[in-house]
Amino acid sequence: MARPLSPEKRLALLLAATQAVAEQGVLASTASIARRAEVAEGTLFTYFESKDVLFQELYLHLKQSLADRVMPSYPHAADYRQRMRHVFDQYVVWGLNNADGRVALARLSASGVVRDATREQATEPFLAFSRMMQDAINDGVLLNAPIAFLTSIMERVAETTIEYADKHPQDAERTQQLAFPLLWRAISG
Amino acid sequence: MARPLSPEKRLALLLAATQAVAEQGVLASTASIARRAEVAEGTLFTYFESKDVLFQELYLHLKQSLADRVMPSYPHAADYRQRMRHVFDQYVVWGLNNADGRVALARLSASGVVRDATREQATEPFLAFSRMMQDAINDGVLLNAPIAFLTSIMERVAETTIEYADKHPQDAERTQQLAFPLLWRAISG
Amino acid sequence: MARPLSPEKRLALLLAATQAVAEQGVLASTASIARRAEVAEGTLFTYFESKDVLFQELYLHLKQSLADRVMPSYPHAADYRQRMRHVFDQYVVWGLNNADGRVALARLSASGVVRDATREQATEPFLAFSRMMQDAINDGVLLNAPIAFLTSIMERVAETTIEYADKHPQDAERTQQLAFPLLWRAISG
Amino acid sequence: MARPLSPEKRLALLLAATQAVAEQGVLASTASIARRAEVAEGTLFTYFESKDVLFQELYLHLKQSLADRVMPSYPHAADYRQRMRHVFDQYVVWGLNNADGRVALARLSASGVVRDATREQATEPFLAFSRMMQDAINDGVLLNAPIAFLTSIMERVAETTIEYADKHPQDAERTQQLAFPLLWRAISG
DNA sequence: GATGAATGAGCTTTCATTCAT
DNA sequence: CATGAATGAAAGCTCATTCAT
Repeated sequence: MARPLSPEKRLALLLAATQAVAEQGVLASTASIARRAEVAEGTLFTYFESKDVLFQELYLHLKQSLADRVMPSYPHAADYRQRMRHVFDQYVVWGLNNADGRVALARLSASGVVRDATREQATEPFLAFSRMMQDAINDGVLLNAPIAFLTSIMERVAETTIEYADKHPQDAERTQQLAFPLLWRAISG
Repeated sequence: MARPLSPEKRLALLLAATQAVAEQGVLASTASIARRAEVAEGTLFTYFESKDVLFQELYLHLKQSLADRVMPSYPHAADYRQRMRHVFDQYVVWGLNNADGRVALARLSASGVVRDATREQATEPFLAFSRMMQDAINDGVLLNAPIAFLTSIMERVAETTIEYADKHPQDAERTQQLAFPLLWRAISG
Repeated sequence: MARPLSPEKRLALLLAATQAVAEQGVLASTASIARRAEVAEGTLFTYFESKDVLFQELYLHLKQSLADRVMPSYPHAADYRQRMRHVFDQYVVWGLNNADGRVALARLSASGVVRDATREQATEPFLAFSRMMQDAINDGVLLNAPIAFLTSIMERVAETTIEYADKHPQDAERTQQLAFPLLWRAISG
Repeated sequence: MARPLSPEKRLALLLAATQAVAEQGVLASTASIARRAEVAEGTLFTYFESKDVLFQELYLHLKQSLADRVMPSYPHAADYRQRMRHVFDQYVVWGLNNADGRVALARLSASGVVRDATREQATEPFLAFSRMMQDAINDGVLLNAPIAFLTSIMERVAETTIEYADKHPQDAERTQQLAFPLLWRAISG
């Protein structure tokens, strides 16, 4: 994949795609994405080989955006509960601050266009977190359950929290304070 | 009345739509659905006014199918934990026995085509369960949290369980036995 | 063509077709015509072999309806001018009293669906009038021009009068009084 | 600008539409029009937003084509009769030289697809002629009748002349010589 | 490299007509 | 005979992608 001339245009296309997918799902047309990015229809295809490729890269981009919120401040030295809490809280913060990104990610994920290889690749930035999960299971701090299952539970609880807080802003605070203890009771050993 | 609308054909169309949506999401063409149902393209539209209407009715049909598994055997007289366990377990059983239905429901739900009124309507068959949740909160058996939030958590844990069991059959048994206690720890007061 | 069981249904269909064609032209669907006639979709086809046949018969029916207004009271013994005036005036009266019929006839006529044989057949009820035109030309009372041309002029002036009176009701009276003298000056020898 | 919209292609589409509408009326398919214009089906829609828009523009195009025949040579300084004769004669010439255009215009006009605003807009190129009509009425040269009525009469007589000359070529000359005096007797004061 | 006109396959939907009831 | 469900061939229109400019 050649280095495209303008990273700005690439980003503008990914941002436009995020909004378009958040609003219209994967039926959003490449033309509408290009228009939103203020770029010609054909230009989209010099940055992304096809619509499918655009969507794989959009998925990676959104997951990376989440990782960028969660991982740089990851407290490698804190205890398991605090590390988990950090990840959970930052996930929720990211979701509340990136409504389009979160919805786009959910739609993309449920649409069936994201390939397994892409999903795999998207886990990389979260490696430190995965390792922590495995250690916590080994140390008996977390439930002796498949790591993928526990991770999935964490993600789903976070998503539910974000969605609920988004839909019922007056309960947002209370729900956020409830959410992590709820998760921790669920998955701690 | 010449030839009455055939409930079998209607069902065949809903089943075909379930499979098609499970495989291809909402981009599944009406032509492919009709073909799968072994019915002419036009016939689909004598049973469902439009693709949109088909999808609303498919959503209701799938939710009803879930309710039919969960509610008839609902133990109205059992204690809260047992009633909750019943619903959760039956949900999981339904999901494992209806892979297409579950995936179709998830894709439909995330695609944005399901209208709020349809979602609302789909909750009706679960009324006894909703009432139980409210009572359990009032009695302090469940966490003092918004009922919609707790319900959502339950659904997400059930879905995660199904998905995980589906993808890793060798861990299925163990995961299922883990899942309800995990949920109950999470949401009980 | 077998005598259909119910002349009422046949008439109801022709009336419904008149309204439908007046409103939507020849694109009016057979289903909409049947619905308007309060008859099943298939019934239309027991009275008229096809949509095309329905339109041919509708054309004849409307022309006959015009003839029924014009010819029974035709003053065979009056002078040329009076006979012509009678036909012209009754034409206009029919048009003003049968807005749907007039518009349907015009749309049908301009649509290209009416076959020449049908047009030919529709002139029959007006034979006495045609003969009078020919006699008047021979006697030098009318312009020495092809009879079809003069007839066409008469029809177009009548139609223009009707349309104008319909669209500008406040000028209707004045226009009607203007119209026949205008026509007579045009075509008298 | 990549490849500019091609006026030739636009014209080819309008010409193709003219022929198609002349032959088949407004039921002519966009596919058949595109094929006739030797252009892809989708291309039609880059030049005309929809079939409806194509028809509005086709109406304007045909009226403009008529105006282009009639108006550039309009004898502004001649007397009323001569100016009227000019318009009438040129109208007939245009009709005889543009069989498809004339028929298409008539079918379009009678089909009900042409909107009032479009009709209104189409009168613009004939403004000088309209003003002359009004002046002639004021000066008592034309009948004291609504201008729209007189204009309509003129058009109808012209159309009848064209149609008759077209259908009976051997009478064409004679009919054309008859036609204007006939019109002038009809509408002069 | 950027542009957007051109392409044609594919989409949802309509509709004249048939025929089982 | 009346009914209206069933049919499948169009119809109008959209859209990912290509490529001349």
